[in-house]
Amino acid sequence: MKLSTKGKYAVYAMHYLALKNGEGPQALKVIAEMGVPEQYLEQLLGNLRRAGLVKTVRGAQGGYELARTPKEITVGDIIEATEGPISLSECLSEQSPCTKSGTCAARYVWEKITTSINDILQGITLQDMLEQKGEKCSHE
Amino acid sequence: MKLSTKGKYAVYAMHYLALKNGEGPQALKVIAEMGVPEQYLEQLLGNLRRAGLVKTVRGAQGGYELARTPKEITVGDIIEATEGPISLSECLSEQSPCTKSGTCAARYVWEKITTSINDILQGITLQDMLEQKGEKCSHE
DNA sequence: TGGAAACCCGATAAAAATGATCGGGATTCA
DNA sequence: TGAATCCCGATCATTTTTATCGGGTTTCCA
Repeated sequence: MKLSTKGKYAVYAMHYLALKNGEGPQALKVIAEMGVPEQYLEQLLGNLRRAGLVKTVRGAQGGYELARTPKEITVGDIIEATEGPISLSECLSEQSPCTKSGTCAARYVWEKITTSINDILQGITLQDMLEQKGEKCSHE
Repeated sequence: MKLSTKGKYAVYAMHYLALKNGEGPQALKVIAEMGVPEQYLEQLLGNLRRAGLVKTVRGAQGGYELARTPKEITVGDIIEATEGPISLSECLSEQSPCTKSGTCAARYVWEKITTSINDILQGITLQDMLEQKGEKCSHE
């Protein structure tokens, strides 16, 4: 079970935009300097735009900027926009129901897990990430 | 972001074994009746065995049974055994650290998410699933 | 004691998802 | 007008997931 780099890239990009919030549009080229293939990131930013999380300014001196304040954008929003809704299996959505013994109990647990994960992701905003900034980098 | 069917199959199979706990080994053929390709499930059960979650009886009349009580086996155990540890990106484990601005704040959030998800998965046991059994099936 | 029932296992194939690239188009600023 | 920049569908490459194959070993039991 893993979050693909797609989500990671998108969160990084959004965090960057949050840092630069209010400073006008940021060009793709600049955002991609964190180490993402430009054209790949472009796709992801397209998803984020269509989800209403960023807005764009086209033409020279154009770029991307947050469509809402950092407080109003959650990690869950970002991941859902780029990776699609979190879902753990098909049985959740549509499937001839409960024909097999025990299946339904498993399904219940599935739903609980899905909900819990969503709650976590929805509970972290870009603002939270900005406030994290001051802390020591535990890597060094 | 999704939990692959691998994990789903494994949880279903373990739930089945929990239902049959104490009734002797259950044959692969029977477990697979819930709708999983037998040989695929066999691989998964192999992982579960190597992780110490099930034990097997070989030979005729053999099969699989839980290696511990349902209370001592969590959904997290099962998923980790079949899908490997939950990890959201590489930066978590090893990577030249924090060279890009903002990266580290994102990393912190990443770790928090990973930890939270693990907590949820570790918080649900097979016993919990068994006790769920009585509830109405919301599918119908 | 032999055969059937059952698990074990490495290899490989097929399918799907992910990651990345391409090439051209549209918009806007200076 | 031309450079900067976003837009977008298509396609390719890689990796992961899912599934199958073919043979092996162990054990029961008649």
